[in-house]
Amino acid sequence: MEQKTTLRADARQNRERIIAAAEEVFMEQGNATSLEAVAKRAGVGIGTLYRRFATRDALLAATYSDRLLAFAQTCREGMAQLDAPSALRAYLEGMVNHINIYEGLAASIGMVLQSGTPGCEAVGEVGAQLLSQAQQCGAVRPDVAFTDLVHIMTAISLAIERESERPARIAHLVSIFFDGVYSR
Amino acid sequence: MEQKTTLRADARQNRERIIAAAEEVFMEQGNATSLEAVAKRAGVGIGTLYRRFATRDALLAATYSDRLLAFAQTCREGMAQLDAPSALRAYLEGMVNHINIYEGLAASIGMVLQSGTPGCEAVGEVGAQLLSQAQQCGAVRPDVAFTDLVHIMTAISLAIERESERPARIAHLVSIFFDGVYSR
DNA sequence: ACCTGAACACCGTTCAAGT
DNA sequence: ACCTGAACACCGTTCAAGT
Repeated sequence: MEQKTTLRADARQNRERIIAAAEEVFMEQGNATSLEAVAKRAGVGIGTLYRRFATRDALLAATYSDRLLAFAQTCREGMAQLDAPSALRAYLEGMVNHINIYEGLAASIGMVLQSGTPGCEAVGEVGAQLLSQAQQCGAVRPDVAFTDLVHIMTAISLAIERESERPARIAHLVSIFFDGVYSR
Repeated sequence: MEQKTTLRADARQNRERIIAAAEEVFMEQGNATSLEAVAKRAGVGIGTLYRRFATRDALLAATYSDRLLAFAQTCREGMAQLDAPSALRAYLEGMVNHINIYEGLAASIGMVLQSGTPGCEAVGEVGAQLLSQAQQCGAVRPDVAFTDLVHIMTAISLAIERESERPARIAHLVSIFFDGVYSR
């Protein structure tokens, strides 16, 4: 996902147009739309789209990157005043809540979160840091890895994709995840 | 998913052939195979397959039903001697472990578990019963519903689909789910 | 270097004709 | 009632020709 600086000016512009078009089309029609539609909206040939983004996932990851960057920024700003475990929980809930803006994103979110996109790197750093803090202060089990969090986020996003009252369900599942199913 | 008894003998046989063929093909090539391939293996026209199973999910649910029936039976036999919370945990782990025999099943397992298939009914009953028992003896939070379990099973199955060392990860995620992320 | 879009391949789905 | 498979529609992907 590295930015080739050798990219010719027109090529770079096409790349940005494709991402902008993809953003629009994914918002309207979800991740199941034809890539043809994205190319048409961007005003480029379908071949150009394939040249820039070898797979559908690559395009999705690139398109979603900006949103992840923004969320990572929000986290850094807003979570300083929370205690470590609350911040971690807020992070998880926030991530899952953000994942459903494109219909069908959830199915690819695991891939997206490993794509190496700037936004993906950013949320990864923030998440790992929040987890580590919560563990250092003794609140969270030491055998929980960041990949577990990714799994759980993927998991919850996918599981509640077609449910109604999503935020409530997300909060509930996150609560189960944090507190366990056992009575206290 | 009701069994029409008015089904003509040859039609019924075709139905069974299609299911048997689907079982084979799904095992070999996963849930992404063309339905054409299933029809060919079954020795019927593609139109016949569509007549019996209006959607891909319907075929998948029907094909998977037998396995779910068998698992429900195993549960009823083997879990009598476990205490209620352990039985519930074993049920969850068992389900998730069974879900990955067809590649790509996990993505549809939510749908499959709501298809009304005999096997689906069976595992639903067993699961609801185990949950209720674990709650009655005070071990499990009363605000956990059976649909939460379905979500979590879906969730874990999907999340670890392409991971290595699946059983270990499943056990770990189930453990997190039961015990929570907090240190004890 | 990069772009275009016609061409090819593949799959899902329907439906007229046949038994 | 049911089956068949050709026909249609749609999408992904490649690549020869063009700038």
